[in-house]
Amino acid sequence: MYLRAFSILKTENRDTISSSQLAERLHLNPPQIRKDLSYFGAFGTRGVGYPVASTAEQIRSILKLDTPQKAALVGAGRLGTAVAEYPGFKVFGIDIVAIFDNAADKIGTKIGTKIVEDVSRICTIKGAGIHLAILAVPADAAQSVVKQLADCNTIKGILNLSPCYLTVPKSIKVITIDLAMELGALPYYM
Amino acid sequence: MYLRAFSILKTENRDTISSSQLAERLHLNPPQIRKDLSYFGAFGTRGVGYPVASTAEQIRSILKLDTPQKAALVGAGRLGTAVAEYPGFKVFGIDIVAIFDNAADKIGTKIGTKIVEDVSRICTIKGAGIHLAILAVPADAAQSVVKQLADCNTIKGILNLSPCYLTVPKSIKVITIDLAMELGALPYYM
DNA sequence: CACTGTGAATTCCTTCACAGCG
DNA sequence: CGCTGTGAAGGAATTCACAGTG
Repeated sequence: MYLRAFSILKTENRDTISSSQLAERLHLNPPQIRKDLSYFGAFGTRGVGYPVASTAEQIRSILKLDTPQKAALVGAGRLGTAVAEYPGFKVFGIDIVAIFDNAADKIGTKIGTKIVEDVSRICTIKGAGIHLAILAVPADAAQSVVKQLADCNTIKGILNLSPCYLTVPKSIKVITIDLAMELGALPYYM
Repeated sequence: MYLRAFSILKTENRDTISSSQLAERLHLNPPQIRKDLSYFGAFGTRGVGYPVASTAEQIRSILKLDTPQKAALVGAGRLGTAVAEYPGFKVFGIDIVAIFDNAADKIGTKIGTKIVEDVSRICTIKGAGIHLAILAVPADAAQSVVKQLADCNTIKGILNLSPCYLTVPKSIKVITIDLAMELGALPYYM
């Protein structure tokens, strides 16, 4: 969240920002921001605030996003296609370099510049330096794809867009986003 | 999260589930589940567990999802289209009944059974009993769309899929999902 | 007997207040 | 003087342990 905020500030050519100014943007309070940033080190200048450019770079390096990360996308349905073409990953230095699907009519087609490959060829990511995967497959296929990804022994993080809980080896970190669930939470607040 | 879990259990024809069994599925621990559910009332039977069907219905009613909710989608790009056709909202009783965009080449086209309308006609949701909106527009357009939605005075919840912070009247609850940010968090854990 | 429901204990996170520094 | 960095205080969430019950 902070990396995105500081990246945006950079495009606005801001030199510095104080915790209270940043708090207003992020809808947080100033001490929270100072605490958070201080956990990772002392980035700010007293009396001035946080230097935008260097803080962005420091956070980027802490998050291991200073070297570009390659990701594999599994699932070339509507959601997968949207994700493949989504420009927002660039800010975080993440590149989707391979796309897999199991539907015969999708394999071989192009999404942007990438060709959709057969999901059975998933192990080809082994030598490609890909440690991230995005899952955009139906819920009932998710666990079996995870198994295949885990068997490659190179995937260390999975962004799961299916509404299901995955069982993975401890060496893999999973983040699940269930769009419907998030939307479903809203009526409670109304 | 619990509603989804109990809904799935229902499709599996399970009659009851204990907190420890549910904990295993959700990767939580049993006391957490009992605490959470007990905040909303006493659903379980001692010695047996939670009755799947009735607990599902109780949670559904607490979340205000027992009466079907209508939602408007703004943005008919790739992500918007994927969301419009996403079947997962059904479990939560949410229906996307209107789609808006500002691109002339999209207005009038059909996505599924719905016709994409001009975003300037957004106020037509007023009489339609729509209190939810999903934002799938570029970040730089998000705030102005929010303004239009707020001016309708009927929207009470927004699911924002753009990577930006929105300023809204206090009467509107916003949940923001930034796919890139979530993916960007993974390398830190690897 | 197995499992829920819940006060109490613990742990974690947030907020505060102010010392310290450019 | 203004704003960061941080120990201390306060508040919230999680975990524990066990009483209570079908």
